[in-house]
Amino acid sequence: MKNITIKDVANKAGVSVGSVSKVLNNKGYVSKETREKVEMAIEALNYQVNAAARSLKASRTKKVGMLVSYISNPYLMSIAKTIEDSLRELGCHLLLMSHNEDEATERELLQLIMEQRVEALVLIPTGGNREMVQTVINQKIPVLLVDKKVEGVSTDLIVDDNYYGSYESIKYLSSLGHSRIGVIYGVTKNSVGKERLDGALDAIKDLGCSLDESLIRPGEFDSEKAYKSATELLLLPNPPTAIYCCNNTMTTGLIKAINDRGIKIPDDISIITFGDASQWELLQPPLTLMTQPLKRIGVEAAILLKNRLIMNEEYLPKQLIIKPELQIRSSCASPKVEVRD
Amino acid sequence: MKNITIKDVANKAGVSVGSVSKVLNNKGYVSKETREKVEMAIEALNYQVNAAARSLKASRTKKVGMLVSYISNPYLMSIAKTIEDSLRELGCHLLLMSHNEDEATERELLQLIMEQRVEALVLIPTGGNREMVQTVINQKIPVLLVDKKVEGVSTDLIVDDNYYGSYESIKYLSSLGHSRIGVIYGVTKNSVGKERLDGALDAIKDLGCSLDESLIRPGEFDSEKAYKSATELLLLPNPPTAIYCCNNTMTTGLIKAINDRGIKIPDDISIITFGDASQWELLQPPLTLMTQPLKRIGVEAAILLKNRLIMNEEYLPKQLIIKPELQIRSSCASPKVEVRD
DNA sequence: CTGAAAGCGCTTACAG
DNA sequence: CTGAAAGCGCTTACAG
Repeated sequence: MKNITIKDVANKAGVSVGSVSKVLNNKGYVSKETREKVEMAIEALNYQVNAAARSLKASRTKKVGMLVSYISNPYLMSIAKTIEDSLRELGCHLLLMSHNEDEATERELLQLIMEQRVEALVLIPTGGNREMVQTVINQKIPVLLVDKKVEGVSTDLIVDDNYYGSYESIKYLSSLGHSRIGVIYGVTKNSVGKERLDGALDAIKDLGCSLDESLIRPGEFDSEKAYKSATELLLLPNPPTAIYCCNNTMTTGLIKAINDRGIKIPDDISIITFGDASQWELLQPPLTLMTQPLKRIGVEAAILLKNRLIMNEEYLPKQLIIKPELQIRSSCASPKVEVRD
Repeated sequence: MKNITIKDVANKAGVSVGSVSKVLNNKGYVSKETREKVEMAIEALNYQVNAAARSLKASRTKKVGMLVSYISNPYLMSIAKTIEDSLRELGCHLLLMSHNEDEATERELLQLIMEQRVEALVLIPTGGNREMVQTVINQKIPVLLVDKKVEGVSTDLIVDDNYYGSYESIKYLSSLGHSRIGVIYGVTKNSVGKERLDGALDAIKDLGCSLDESLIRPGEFDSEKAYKSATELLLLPNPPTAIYCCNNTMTTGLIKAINDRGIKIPDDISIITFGDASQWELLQPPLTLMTQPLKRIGVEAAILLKNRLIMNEEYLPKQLIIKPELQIRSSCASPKVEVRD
């Protein structure tokens, strides 16, 4: 049982393959009569064009690659969704894959993406594989970096202003009167993790908060590691009156740690987190946080892509650094007791 | 600036394209010397094979399609991730798209998927488009339905036992002494929504709970609709002592409604939900629920796909109906007051 | 308006 | 072990 080809359709309809191609693509002159014969033949044979053959000839694949860290990350998928919808309007579709923050996997998939001749690539990079990313760009494939930079690569970019978001988070806590502020930070060899930590540290210094190093603990962007660090913070002889947590995954661990010890937010401790997640609104009290404007990032990404795809414009990288906004809910209050440094 | 082709590599290396193809595919005899020359030329020219041309000739695309309802649904993406990882081992990759529960979009994308000549399709269907789904199967593309059936189509299938899960949820509430049980149900023209409602209704009848129809309210698998229905339930002159909510999205609305009215779980009302979500564990109290065994569904799906892909076995549809399990946490208690029916 | 023909970039027998 | 040639299923000028 071989595949039905355009030739079979042509035979059945009693016309040339050229004519079939024309009705398939709605292009060039075809008589109404021919068109009808062809359409009937297509129907009768249940013919489907072969996308590979088509794009080989037309050298347009109508595919856009998107390579993310984790396919199960709702933050990224919300961006992916906006992009997918926008691409659909352009008649393109998404080739979506994930590298799970593994550089070898990322390299392999970048290779695959080039082989697939995607017309553009949206990349949430591991941060490594600089040369490979540059190779993609050299192939004249527009690359849009989202969420994270790749050091030394100049291309379209949309990222949060991580430093700013962290700085403002600490500033807010400080404005409520906190000076012993705990920080649970992420992976610092990652630009996102580093910028968020730096922002927090600088704010702590600038605003005259406690410089006690035992207040600054690693969570590695991992829920369980954060649980451990959070527990350590809570057990400190002189514990912090507020904790700033650098991302959602870690905040899950933090909340568990607080719940497990029966500590009350915000009476016993104030909490602020970097990143939106629907569940933070459901907690009692709902969490105060530094938002990532997902909708905006998705929309901006879609616009950028569309421009690259349609306009085929000369390559002047656009860099968008989006400031997160403080969303005040009820997980922060002024500290009850004055605490010595 | 045209693309580099196998011909360019052959010229540069001073060999035939046939030989280049052999080293590319590690297949057939090539002398070490030739191989080296070719590899150097590939390197020098930065050559990437053209996947379209390759699959046109080899008539193997190494692509598996996955069409889901929502790309941003963590439940589905967790399944997608397991499948993607497993596919990678087979040298295949995922073409992931979403139809947003819109039948026209689903039809369009099924068309696209056939054109792409995927080697298999994982489909979370809208439930409609029966003929189109059948067409895909007729093209000898193995189709695996996940989460939901398509009436009248016989193919591989992995679904939750929705009826059972609902029935057991009510049974659990009844065993705690509840007899006025509220139900917030989903879209009933959808098999999942219908089965869950039926299971709950039958259990209510079988176990002698209140048949008061005002206790059974629609949420349409939507958070805000569920919020409205939940509020109505809570405001009833004789409100339910427990509520069973048929999916996570609606549970979000339910929890908000309960929080907004300052009602305490489980003291004032018991809550049970169908479906896992990491956030339910973080609530105070953590929610009791009927689990969907995501890992298991993902793994089973991956196994099924692998068999279809590798074995190319004769088409005997496998149907897996997976029983969810009750996960007891702290959101259910016995009713405080005896309530008249 | 229609058909014959070239060619997209590969792979695969087949001769040598 | 190597190369020349056919052909995968399309699209696109080009003649007619």
